[in-house]
Order: sequence, then C-alpha cells, then structure tokens
Amino acid sequence: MLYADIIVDISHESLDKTYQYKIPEHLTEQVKVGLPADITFGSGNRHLTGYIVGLSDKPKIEEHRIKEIEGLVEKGIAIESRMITLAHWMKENFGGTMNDALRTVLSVKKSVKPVEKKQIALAVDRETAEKLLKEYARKHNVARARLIKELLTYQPIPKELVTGKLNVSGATLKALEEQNIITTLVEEVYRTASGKNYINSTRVVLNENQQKICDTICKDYDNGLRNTYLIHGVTGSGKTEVYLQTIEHIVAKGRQVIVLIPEIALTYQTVRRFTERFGNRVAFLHSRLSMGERYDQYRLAKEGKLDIMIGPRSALFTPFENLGAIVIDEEHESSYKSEQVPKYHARETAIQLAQMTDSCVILGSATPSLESYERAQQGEYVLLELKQRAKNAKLPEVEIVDLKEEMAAKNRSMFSRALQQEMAERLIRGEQTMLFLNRRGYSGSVSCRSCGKPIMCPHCSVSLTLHYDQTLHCHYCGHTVPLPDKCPECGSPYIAAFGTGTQKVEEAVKKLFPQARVLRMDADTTKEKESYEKILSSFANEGADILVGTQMIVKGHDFPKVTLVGIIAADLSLNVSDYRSSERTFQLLAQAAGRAGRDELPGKVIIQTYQPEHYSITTAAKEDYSGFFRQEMSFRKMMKYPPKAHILAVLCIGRDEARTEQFCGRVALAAKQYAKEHAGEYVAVIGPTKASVAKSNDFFRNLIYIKADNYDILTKLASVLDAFREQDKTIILQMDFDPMGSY
DNA sequence: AGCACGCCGACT
DNA sequence: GTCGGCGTGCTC
Repeated sequence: MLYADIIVDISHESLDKTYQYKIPEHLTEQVKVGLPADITFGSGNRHLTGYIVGLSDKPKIEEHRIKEIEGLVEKGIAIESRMITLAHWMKENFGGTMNDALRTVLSVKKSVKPVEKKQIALAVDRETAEKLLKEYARKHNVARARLIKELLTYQPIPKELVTGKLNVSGATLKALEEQNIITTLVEEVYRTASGKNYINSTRVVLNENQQKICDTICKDYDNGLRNTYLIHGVTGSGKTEVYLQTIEHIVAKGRQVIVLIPEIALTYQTVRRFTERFGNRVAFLHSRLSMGERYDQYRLAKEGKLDIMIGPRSALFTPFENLGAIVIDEEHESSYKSEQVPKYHARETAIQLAQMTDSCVILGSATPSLESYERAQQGEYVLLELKQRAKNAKLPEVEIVDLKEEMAAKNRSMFSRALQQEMAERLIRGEQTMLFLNRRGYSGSVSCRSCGKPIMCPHCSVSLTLHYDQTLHCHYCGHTVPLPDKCPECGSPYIAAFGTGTQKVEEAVKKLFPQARVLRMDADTTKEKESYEKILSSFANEGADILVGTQMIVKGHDFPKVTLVGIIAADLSLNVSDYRSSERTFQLLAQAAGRAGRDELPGKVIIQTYQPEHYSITTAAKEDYSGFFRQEMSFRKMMKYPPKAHILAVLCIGRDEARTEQFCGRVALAAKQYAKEHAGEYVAVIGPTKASVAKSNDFFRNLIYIKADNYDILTKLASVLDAFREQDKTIILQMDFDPMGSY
C-alpha cells in the first residue's frame, strides 16, 4: 500500500503539518509530489484540496485511521503545485524538513492575515438589539450578551477581535448569523500603494558590447533556447542597462521576470530606473515590508497585474503565471544563500525553477563566484563578457602599501604615510575619500593587558565587542554589559580595546584632520529605517569629505567626486578560517577599487596590507579576475573544496554539553560507516569537533564536515543522517550544503 | 477553518 | 433529568 503525505490547503497555522492518506490502486501510477489532490478532511468529511508533499509505503499512525484520496486535481492550481514541487526539490538538495521548505516557498501561508478583512456588525436595529441583549442576559447566554453589548457601543468589530479578545467562539457566531442577528462584512483590502504609473521612455543607447549580449540572449529566447547566462562585466560596465533591455524583450512576449538583488543593494537608483521603464508593472520586495504588504505584492503578481518583481532571494517565490526569466545581479553575493533552514542557494534554486517554468537565467557580476565561472568554463553556462566601462572612465591607479614597512618606519597610525598624504590632498582639492574596513562589526574586542585574555560573552564562545557608549555587546545573542574596570580573570585594571573598528577609524580621521567632515556607515549607524539611504545621499551631495564604512559602502552607488578609496587592512577578511576567505577578499577589494574614479576625475586606490604578495590582493589590484580564478581554483582543487568538490556541514546543537558531544559522535560514526560503504567514491569525514563558535545562546555546538566529489552522495548521506533527529529530540541537527561561512 | 464532544448552568 | 450554549481540541 502506498501512502501520501498531504498538506491541507487551509491557511491556518495549526494545520501547518502533513496528513497521511491512502492512495487507491488506480491512482498509484499518476501520483507525484506536488500534485493537488481532492481529499475529505475532518469529522464532517468536508471536501478540500490538499497538496502531495511526500510519498511513503509505511503508515505513520494506525492504519484504520487513514482515509483515502478521492482523486487528483488536474489543472488550475499550476502555480501552487509548482511551488510545492520546488519545495520538495529544495528539501532534497539543501536539507531540512518538508515543512521548512514549504514555509519558505509559500512564504505567505505562514502568517497570512487573511486576504479579506472580516468584520462583525449588527443585522438588526438598535432597539431589537437592546431587547435581545436583555433576553440573553436573563438567559445567561454570556457569550452572546458579551458580543451584542460590544456591538451596541461600537460596530463593526474586526472578527479577530471578536474571536480573540471577546472570546466568542465560532459556533456562537454561526448561530447568531443564522438567526439574522449579526452579519459578517467582508472587505477586500489592498495594502499596497503600488508605484506611479509613469513610464519614461528615454532609453540609453547600448554600446556595441552591451547590444551584443542583449541580442544573444534575446535571439536564444526567441528560438526557444533556455540557457543560463553569466554576464561577467567589470564594475561600471553597465550591466543594469543590459538587464533592462533584455527584460523588456521578454516582458513583451507576455512573460514575467524575477530580478534578484542582494538585500542592501535595493537603492533608490535601482527603484527609479526600473519604475521609469516599467511603471506600476514592477514591484519591489524588501525587508521593511510587513507580512501583509508582502502578501499583496505576491497577490498582484498572481493576478497578472505585475510583470517584474525585484527583491532579495525570497522574491524567487513570486507566484507568476508565466515566468520567462530570472535575473540574479551580483550573483556571487553570499546573501543568496539562506541562513535559515532550508539553507538553499538562490542561484541553484533559480536554475531549478527556470527548468520547471521554461525560463532562462541571467547571472551578472564583476567578480563571479568560482562556482559560476567554473561552470561557464565547462560550457554549462553561456559566458558573456563586458570588458569596458560604459562611460569609458579609466581604471583607477592602485597602490599596495606594506604595513610591515610602516611599522618598521615607526608609523603607529592606522593610516600609512601614503594614505595620509593622499587624503590631505583630497581635502585641499575638495574631492572625496572613502575609507573601507572589510570587517564586520563595530569595534574590536577588549582584552586584558596583563593576562592577555579577551572578555568573553558568558553565553556564547565569542569575545565581546566594545561600543561607543562604553558597553560590551555580544554579536551572537545581544548580551550587553558595561565595560568593567578590572579584568574579570585576573583583576588587573589594565584592560584595553583591541583591534580596529569603523568607530576607531572615524576617531583617528578626526584626530588627523580635525577640519574634515566625516560620515560613518556600519551596522550601528544604519539601524534606523532609511538611515542607510540618508547617509549615502548625504555623502553623494558632498555633505562630507570622508566616508568610513564596512562592506555596505562598496555596493552600487556612483559617487563622481570620490577619487580616493583607502582599504585600511585588506588582511582582515583574509585571516578568517574559511575556505572562501580569499575569494571574499578578492571580491571586496575589486569592488572597493571600482568605487574610485567612476566619472571624469581619475581615481586612486590604496590597499594597506601585511601580505602585499598575496594573490587575492595583487590580482584584485589589477582587476585581474582570470588570474585570481586560476590560482584560487588550483587551491580549491588541491584541498577538495567547492566547486571542485562539495562539503556538507552537520551541526549538532544542544543544551547539554556532554550529550550534544556524544550525539555528534554517533552521527559522525554513521557518516564514516557510510563513507566506508561507498569506498569507490571520495567521501571524507572530518570531525567531530567543537564548532569555532562552540557555544551560542547557551547552546553547545558540535560540528562534522563531510567532503565528497559528488553532490548527490552528500544529499543521500544527509537523508540517512536525518534519522538521527528522532533519536534525541533535545538536540537540533542542522545540515548545510556547501556552506558560505564557517561555524 | 469547521466540527463534535463534554461541561455546566437553567428550566420543565 | 434534560436541553442548549460555550469552550476546547482534533482533524490522517
């Protein structure tokens, strides 16, 4: 006997789980994951539509309690069905449960405030109502009396208030409605104040190179070819314009387009360029949208009122009827990998979705991920190159400064002599400088000068960081304490902030150039809504001479007056214990360098480093992507790192230290056993070890890494290890395929 | 979401 | 005792 796991199509949280149904003999051939099925549900055997999300041959509850599927639904729900199939694929390829995957894909389902707002009002006049109220009071019909009394003072009342705060049950409402004492008002509410309806037809004329790329994609498209394209375009080469014209072509064919961008790259400029071209046929998703607004955007898409959806990775799940293309800008960005289960990669998922919908995928980046570039080299993707800057601006001059020599020359400042001099010149000439610190966070850790121990978070195994207001913060759990005046370990009063943060850079700049106007941009100063945009536009309008910041300042945004970019310490992102650190460093440096001299004024970049000979730094300085690619690939190949091999990180998280460690040991043993059984293939189990953040929020974290040549081996192994979840429910087992960071 | 079950007070 | 309203819990 075959059974189907079915999600009931009711948007309610309590039903957010699967129910098992029997599959009748005559349907066993046709059932497939993702198909909608006709089922009876509940004691009233109501007919409902459910979605098949899994198949199995074992009943999970007593057999006699399982009902049979009535039939399969053939058509009409294509979108949901497709999303569920996609969820299933995500679960298989990136781990987690089917429910996790469904939650991600049908993102509106989880806390949908209903489409329509239901309100309760009186259906009789006040007099009758008052009479009824007295009668109910006499009969001690407490719930009815409560409701009528409330309605007499104020109506209509939203339904959720009635069932929630007034605690009137559905049964009572139904009875009253049948007696025509109350009515339910149903109101359609659109929350979206969607874009303006103007279309500006001014079109930038593409240069020869851009036009060629656009033509290639459009011609393929018209010929029914659906490829994945990788546009490798140096910074400032005008990729966006290529996207715009290609999108226009595809939209003209009656298909819709999803454009993915890294969250923080949704700038005013992007919004403006797209709305000018597509008016109110384009919508934007971003983290500031409420659940309801987000839902309405999806609904507009579903109803065919949109052609283009722009947003971060979650925009991928926009329910378009006739998807034609998916564009992923800044394809290499790590934010395309989800941090929550399922830890899916938007690029891979997009390619899968494109296959299901007969769409093409357009990836774009100045510094493509090794994964994509490698596939393009193998001919799996079509490689398209844009080698010239659109405005014909010259590439900036790049100088690498060896910080070891600065130390030798007794320069203790965080700015090298070269950088100091260049900054001074910019101030005199009235040009702008960007100082870039490629390190997350605000300021350094605090450690004791006597015993050398850093001050740690009591709940997590990371050091605390010092904030401007003299408090210590934990990045992992938010724990905050005032800066102690004595070392908690040895009692020495000599404790000091260590390392450099944007705040320290800002202070140092102010000290060196007291007359300079300095702006700082980091996680601290951009907490408030819109502050990100505010700081950038203030800088663009020359409201400051120097902008100090983290990665955020290097994305998008043209600043014509910026002629100097200083990278304070290029090594910071290099010294992270993560196989991607070289790649990330290269990307950050290349991007930062691309900020200088975007317009007429020639630009200069100064990279300060302790490792001036490192290939990430030397190749980034020359904007030599292929040089970097060659060297990094040989390293990845030697070490068996992606994209030359694949890694599965298995994280065991639990409250009890010893128990978590033992559990992780058992999982590792099972993995090793699996490796032995597949001796023909390369499978290596590394660990178990403590994670580098061995404790977070008082939960202990143990880790196993598994490397294999073949991705499918890892997904199969993952489904074997999945069984361990049942063994100990107090421990969370998390899997991450080809992880982006380190644990 | 909707249905049934069991509880509890009121009325014949 | 029995009837009807009300809240709670379950639905494969």
